[in-house]
Amino acid sequence: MVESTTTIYDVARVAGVSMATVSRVVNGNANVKEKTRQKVLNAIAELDYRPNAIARGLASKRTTTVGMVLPTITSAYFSAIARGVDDVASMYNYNIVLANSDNDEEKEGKVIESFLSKQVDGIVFMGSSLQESVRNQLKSARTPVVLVGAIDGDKELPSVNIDYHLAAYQATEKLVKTNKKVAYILGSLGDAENIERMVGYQEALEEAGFAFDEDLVFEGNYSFENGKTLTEKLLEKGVTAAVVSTDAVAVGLLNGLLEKGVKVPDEFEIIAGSNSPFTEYTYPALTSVNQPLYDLGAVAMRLLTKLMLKEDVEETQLILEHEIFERHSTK
Amino acid sequence: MVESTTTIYDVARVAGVSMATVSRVVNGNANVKEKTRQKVLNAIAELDYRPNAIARGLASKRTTTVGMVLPTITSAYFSAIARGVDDVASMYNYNIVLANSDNDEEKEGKVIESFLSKQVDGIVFMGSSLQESVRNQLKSARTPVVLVGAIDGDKELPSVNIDYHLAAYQATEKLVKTNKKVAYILGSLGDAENIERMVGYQEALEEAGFAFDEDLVFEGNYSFENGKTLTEKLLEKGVTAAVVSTDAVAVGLLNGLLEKGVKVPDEFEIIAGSNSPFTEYTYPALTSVNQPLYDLGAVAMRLLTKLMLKEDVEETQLILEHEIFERHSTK
DNA sequence: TTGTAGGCGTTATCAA
DNA sequence: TTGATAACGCCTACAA
Repeated sequence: MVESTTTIYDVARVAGVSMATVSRVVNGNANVKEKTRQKVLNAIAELDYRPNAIARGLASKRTTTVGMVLPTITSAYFSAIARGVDDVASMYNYNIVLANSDNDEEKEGKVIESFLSKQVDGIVFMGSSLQESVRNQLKSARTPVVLVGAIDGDKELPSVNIDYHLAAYQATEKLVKTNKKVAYILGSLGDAENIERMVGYQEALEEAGFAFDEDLVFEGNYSFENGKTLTEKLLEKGVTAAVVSTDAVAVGLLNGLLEKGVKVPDEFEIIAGSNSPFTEYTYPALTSVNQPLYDLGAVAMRLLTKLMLKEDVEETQLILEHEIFERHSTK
Repeated sequence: MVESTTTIYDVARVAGVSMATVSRVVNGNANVKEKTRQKVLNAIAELDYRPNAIARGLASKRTTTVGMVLPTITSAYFSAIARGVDDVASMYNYNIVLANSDNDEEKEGKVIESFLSKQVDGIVFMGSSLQESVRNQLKSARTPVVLVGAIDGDKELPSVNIDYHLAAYQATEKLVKTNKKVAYILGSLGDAENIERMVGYQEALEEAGFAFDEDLVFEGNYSFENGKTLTEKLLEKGVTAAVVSTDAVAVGLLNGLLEKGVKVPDEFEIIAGSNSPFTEYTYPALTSVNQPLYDLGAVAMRLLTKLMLKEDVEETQLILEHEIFERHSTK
């Protein structure tokens, strides 16, 4: 079996037609006589012909490829979203090019450049924060972009999110019924979504008649270790409940508490922020805000397909429903 | 700002040189006078020129893109490997095209076809099992392939793995010192690597003077729920320790035990199989075989770069070192 | 050191 | 219903 690439010309020759005709049958163009189509199909099978997507991309200016940038694929949160993106993408015959950015502005810029140079038809962008430079880069690209789990302050870029404000409000509201000191642990306040959460937290507090205390808000990074470290501080301040927006941090906190012999939920209640799988793996399992991670990705990709195909889209700022899964870290 | 694509010709015109020269500076060819180079660079900056990777790919027959197929990116095990792959890939300026196969033979076949049609320069393949059809497809491709965490029985395809046999042996050996009935829970025995594990388990058992009992080997799927369900069966048979090759299953088992009030490790010992992050998140944290997941991916991708660049490679069957992390689910 | 010209494998526009 | 024949944007001998 000689292995030099077989082209559309080879097929045309074997089938005894012109390459234009071969192109037509490959692309499902109706204007081909059935008999001719069969001849071509046979030739294709015989030669084991496989269209060259690169050449096709050059000629058609469509690559059926979309770029996906996320902080890191090892995060349960982002990988769940990514799965939703990929499923819908393959449903529409797109391939996903993956890039880990580590939330690093420079890396983000680079991978977006690289995506554009590879002529992706669209970009799905996830990132806990959206830097100014990146936002501009995205906005000036003539390629459709959809943000997931990230908010563009000006709401210019299409995006898919949950209502962070409401989720924070509800979680806090729940804890404040049985606790006097409820802490909130979130990511950087540089991110629009975390600001929203803060406000929700604050509102629930005040409605319940508690004063907002800045000292009970913790900006954390995203690690398990970080959660563990926080334990002592919380205990010192007399905190007896916490809403934790990052799951890994919530698990860390839980472990910290268990190690100190603090009983959960009897002596300390926890609500985690996004219901990634391991909130269910802990013992006790964590009550948590159930973000529809997979759906966020799926809906984002669906929206992107519309944008890429220039279909009409009514609304580009999508909010998906969340709920609170009660498990065993709350009373 | 008019937004029609600017090509190498535009740059050539503005710089007052031929397009060949532009191509040279873009590709870092040394044969360009410094002064000319500067003119070109300026023109590039002025026009905000970005080379079209698709056209480049067509002309050069290299896309600097590699395909990666894995069962599902939501698995902590595979996503850790994927991260290693991606890091090394971007180090060598390759992009990763991602595809989830769900271990489904048909999907695997399809995505590999799609990768080949997109002219990827190489393929990284992960999958708990390697079906005959897929193996043949991979072998007959004129594109380099590297397997990760998957064994080709004939050892024809390059691969990167740990020594599953040894790992199973060591884990069993450890448990058998303090337990009379040690179970082994693994994935499908249709996979070469699981056969290896079985043998390791059996050897350790026999060396310790215990008879191998088929009844203590459990073929499980890969879910948390599955682990939980297994609890009762294990207890019924009087098992007091288990090696569990899939982490999620191990965590499920742990939870099942805790729910029944069985003390870990005092009354039951567990060793998990791959040290994905959440083995550390449980309470007690799970002792586990530490597979160097990130490295598996990184090494695989590094090997693939050599294959793609047709460099000499001494050995294509790579085995990485593992160890056993003692945490708190063993005595 | 630089330029010319012929591909690379398709798609797409016109004619026929 | 089919077939020529330009693009598409770049790389790469080969010449100059």
